[in-house]
Amino acid sequence: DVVAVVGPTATGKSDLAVALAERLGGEIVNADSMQLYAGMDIGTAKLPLEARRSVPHHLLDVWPISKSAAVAEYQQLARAAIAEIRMRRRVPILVGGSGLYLRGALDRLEFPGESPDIRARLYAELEHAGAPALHARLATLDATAAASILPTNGRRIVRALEVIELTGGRPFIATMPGFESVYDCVHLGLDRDDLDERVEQRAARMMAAGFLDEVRGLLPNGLRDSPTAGKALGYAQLLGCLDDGGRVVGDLDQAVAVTVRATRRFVRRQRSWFRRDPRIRWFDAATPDALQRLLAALG
RNA sequence: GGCCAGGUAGCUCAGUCGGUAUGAGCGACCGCCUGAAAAGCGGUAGGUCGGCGGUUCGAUCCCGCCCCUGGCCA
Repeated sequence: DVVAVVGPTATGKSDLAVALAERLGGEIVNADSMQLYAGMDIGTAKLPLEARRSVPHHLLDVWPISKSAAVAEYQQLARAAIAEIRMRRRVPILVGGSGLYLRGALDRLEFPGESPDIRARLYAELEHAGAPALHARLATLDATAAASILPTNGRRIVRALEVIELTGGRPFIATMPGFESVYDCVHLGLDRDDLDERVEQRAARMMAAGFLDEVRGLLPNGLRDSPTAGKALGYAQLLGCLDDGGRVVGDLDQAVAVTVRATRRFVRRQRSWFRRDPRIRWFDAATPDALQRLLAALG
């Protein structure tokens, strides 16, 4: 009763999902961490309004640029949206390439709380003491967690220490659980073997569509200092070419080339994430009858 | 045509005062991921050190010739 359309970026998930929704009487729930942000349209390849047709889309543009993204919050939003859609007797269709977000929404995952204060303190410590030192401390508090987190991965070490402190010393679960869904869910995976070319073409199209102006327009909103949004593919690179007044001070062509490379690497990471999920049924998005085959798979 | 600089990993370059290249960054490939996930992190594979000859116990390193690239001069 829930459909998930997943896969790496630039496969054409969004368009196919709209077509699917029209056939199924479905509504789309965004599962792309960056499309959650308002104002980031061109660079996140958000589907333009006309392409959404009459299909309702949820969880697009719900966060301000300045906000730090958070899976746990997304989990609540997504589950609320799914509940709402089902109440209307419609089919929720989750669409996106953010693996952890998808799992947060659909699977039996519980995220421990967070504390900005504790975290800030730990990051300060990470800064001057170094990751191995924090890892050594983690090992004394939670040997299991320490064993599965590399001593070089400062970010995850900090998170583990944060959770342990927050929960009064309870262990941090550092390994992902098995694939246990909360819903009766069909996972449809889309991929295609021409993604490298498509990523390059899409980057050029984004630039032609005014990506630079979009980034420039977000400068007053604090894009440069935003913890998550400013790190998005393309945005980070273009930010590097602009001064605070929006003047171009860097090599745009090079920024685009770097973005393309980084996006390809991202595709590899997405594939390696989704590859492990045995529930996903894979489809080649490049064939003309892709929609038919997706529908057939849904019975 | 002459002079100079350079030819080392797929790319950009370190380096070896002559003793089997601990090469680096980026890229590629593989993998990890529980509140920043378009983030963060790990592993692996790549080199007849431009070619031929000489000197030497031994040359990527010294010498000679040749080829290629860039610059300057004619």
